[in-house]
Amino acid sequence: MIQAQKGTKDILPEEVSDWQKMENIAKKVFSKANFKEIRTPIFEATELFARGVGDSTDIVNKEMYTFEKSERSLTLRPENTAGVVRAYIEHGFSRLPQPVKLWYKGPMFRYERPQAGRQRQFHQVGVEMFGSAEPSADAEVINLAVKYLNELGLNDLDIEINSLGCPECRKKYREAIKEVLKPYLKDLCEDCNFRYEKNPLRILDCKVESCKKIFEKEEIQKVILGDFICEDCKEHFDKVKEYLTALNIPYKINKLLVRGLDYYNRTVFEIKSNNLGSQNAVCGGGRYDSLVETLGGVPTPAVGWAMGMERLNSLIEKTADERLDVFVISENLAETFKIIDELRNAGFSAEFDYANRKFKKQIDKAAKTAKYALILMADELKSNTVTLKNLDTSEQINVSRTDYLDKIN
RNA sequence: GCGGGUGUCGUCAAGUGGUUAAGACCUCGGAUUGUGGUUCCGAUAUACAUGGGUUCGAAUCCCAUCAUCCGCCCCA
Repeated sequence: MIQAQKGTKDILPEEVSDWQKMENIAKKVFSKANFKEIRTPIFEATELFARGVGDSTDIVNKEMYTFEKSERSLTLRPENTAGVVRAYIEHGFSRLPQPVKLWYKGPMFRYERPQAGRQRQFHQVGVEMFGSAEPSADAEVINLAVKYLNELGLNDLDIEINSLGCPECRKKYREAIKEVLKPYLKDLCEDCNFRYEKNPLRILDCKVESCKKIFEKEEIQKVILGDFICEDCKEHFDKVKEYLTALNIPYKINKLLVRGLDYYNRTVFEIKSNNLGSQNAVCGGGRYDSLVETLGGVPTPAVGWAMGMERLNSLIEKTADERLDVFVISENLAETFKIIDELRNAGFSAEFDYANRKFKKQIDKAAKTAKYALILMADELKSNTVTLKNLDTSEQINVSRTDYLDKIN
C-alpha cells in the first residue's frame, strides 16, 4: 500500500472549510490594506534560496528539496520571500509606485523531522511590503498580522519584537557577546559551542538549564540588555513601538529574538501561542532591507512576515459542516433530475438517492443530511405539486410545482 | 542528524503467553411496503505494522525494519 509521504498530509473534505476560512479572511484583511495577491512557482533555481535565505541557515544547508533537471539545479521553495523578491525584480516592480504591497499563500517544503506543528510540506500565508524604509511600514505589516489573527478569532497571543539593528550594529553586538561568553565556553552545551561560531546571537535562547544559569550572570546580562543599535536604528525602533502602541497592539520586547534567516535587519518579530506545543510560533517576520539588492535588484527596503497555516489551523475554531439545502425524495429519477436541476439553478444545494431506494430509506438519508426534504412521489406528480418538509420543525406543506422554490430558505 | 513513546477492522477500543481476538461508532439490510434523525434485530471485514526469533503454544516476550507521535536542533 502506498501511503502519503512522511511529513505530508491530505487535507480531507471535512477540513477544507477551515482552510477556505483562513484563505478568505486573508484575502479580506489584506485587500482592505490594498495588498495584492501574488502566486509564484513552487520551485525555483536553487541559487535563489542559497543567496536569498542564506547558505549559513539550516533551511538551505540541510532542509531543501533539491533536484536536477536538464542540468539545472532546482529546489522546492522552503519559504516564499525569496520567490516574491525574485518576481519583484524580474517584473520591474521597482518602477511601480512604491510601496509595493503583496501577499501570498501556498505550500512550502522543508526536509525536517516531522513533529507537532511541523511538516515537510506545509502551508504559509504571508505579506511582503517593498519600497518603504519607514518604521510605519514595519508597524503596518505587524498590524496586518494581528488583524488577520483577530479576524480568525485568535486574541490570546504573545507578540514579541526586537531590533537587530543594521549590519554594523549587529557586528558590534556579536563581538560583544562572543567576548563576554568566551570564558564560559567550556561550561556551555555542545549546541551553544556550535552556535558560538555560527550564530552567536542565537546562543542566548538556549533551553539547557546549565546554560541558562550561566546567562544570568551579571556581566552577560549587561551585554544582552545593553543597547548596541546605533542612533538611526534606535530611532526607527522607537517609532515602530510608538505606532504599535497607537494601534493598541500589546507587544513585548525580546532581546533574545533573533530569527534564523540571514536576510533580516532592524525590526524582527514573532507571534506565539501557548496552545501549540513546542513549535509555538505562529507568525515570524521582519525587515530585510538588503535582500532585493542581494538578489540583483536595485536597493529596495522591505518588510514582511509569514504564518504557518497548519499551526493556525490547530488554533482556530473548527467550522461546522454545511448541511445540504434540499434532499429530493422520489421514485421517478427522470422527474427527480428535472427538479434537482431547478433547485441547483436557483442556488440551492440539492441531492437525491441515486439508487432510488424505498421511501423510508430516502427520508432517513434526508433527515441526516439536509434541511428540507422535497417529496415528489406519485401523488405529487399527479397533482403537479411537491411536498416540502422542513426537517427541523417537521412542518410539511404541499405546494404547486411552479412556486415551491419560494418556500425554501 | 540525535533522544523518547506508540503501532489490534474505515474510526475508537478490550485483550499482558493457551479466547471462535470482545465491544462501540460508521456503513449496509430489516422491523407487514408514503414520513425521518431516538429504539430494536441482523449483516459485512484478508484487524493484531512487517520480517525474524524464544516457546509445546505469541496480539501478548526478544531483536530488527517500517510507520506514526512527542521532544532536541531549526523554523511558520
